[in-house]
Amino acid sequence: MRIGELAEAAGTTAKTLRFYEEQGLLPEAERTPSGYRDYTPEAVVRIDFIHRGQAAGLTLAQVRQILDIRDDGQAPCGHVQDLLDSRLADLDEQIAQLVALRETITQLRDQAATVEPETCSPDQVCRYL
Amino acid sequence: MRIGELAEAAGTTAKTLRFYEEQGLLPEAERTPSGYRDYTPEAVVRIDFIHRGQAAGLTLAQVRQILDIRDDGQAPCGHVQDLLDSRLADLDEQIAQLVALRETITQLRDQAATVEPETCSPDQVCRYL
DNA sequence: ATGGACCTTCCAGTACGGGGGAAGGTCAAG
DNA sequence: CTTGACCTTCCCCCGTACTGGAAGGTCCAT
Repeated sequence: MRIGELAEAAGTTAKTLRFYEEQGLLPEAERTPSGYRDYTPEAVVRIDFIHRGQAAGLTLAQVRQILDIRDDGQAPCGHVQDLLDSRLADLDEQIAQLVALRETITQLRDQAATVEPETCSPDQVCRYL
Repeated sequence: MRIGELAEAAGTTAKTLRFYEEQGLLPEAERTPSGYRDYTPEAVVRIDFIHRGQAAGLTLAQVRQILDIRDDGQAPCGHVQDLLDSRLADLDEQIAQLVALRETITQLRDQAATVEPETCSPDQVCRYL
């Protein structure tokens, strides 16, 4: 199948598939005599996997690591666990930071809502920040 | 004071200050006869404000909006309130998404932790994803 | 043979907040 | 008078995951 068909079957664009190939996520495709990329239908499975990895918050570089291990004939289970664990730790930290930021902003906004604007002194930029 | 001194006093780098000037966050500095930027110590106040804005999760473009209003002689209070409100709404959505993602990943990792790696079939990339 | 839909490569740009480094000018100390 | 630290402008680079577009080749139907 041609790149456009594959893209539609996998729910993405031809442009993105060329990008994935360039990034090493897809193997270099076979070519027809005229130079068109020629894919087997199984390529959809790999692209779906990439999408699932992204849905799990992995970067393309991380998905590629898993794919490389698998392409090497090994089971990437251990590495996948590590990646998920570290993603989880990052996520916890990220969430904590956002919650703290939320707290800070809530306070700032509450101040901004109660103080009279007229009392702002002209020599500072903004009393709320 | 020269740009390096100001940078150190404000806890940033000369490079960043030139960048801020270019982005309109700092007014164009006075120059010495030889072309060096020459700042008054009050410049630190403005840079601190920029840092507080960033700490509140505002982008430099948003901080610049506030600064522009203030530089225009007005009190930016209303605009600051709007910015904080909208930042708060974004934050809530962002947190909700991360929490949902955390849930997904937790489930994936729990599966990855309980299944025997040996039972992975070689025809799929990874059974956990 | 011609039109349109598809494909190819390559180059550039998006948003964000800077950083790196070159080529050259300036200033103060020794 | 030279050395070293600082300054100037300039342009390109980082990561992330693409997207847009130009210039040209191919395939199929009419």
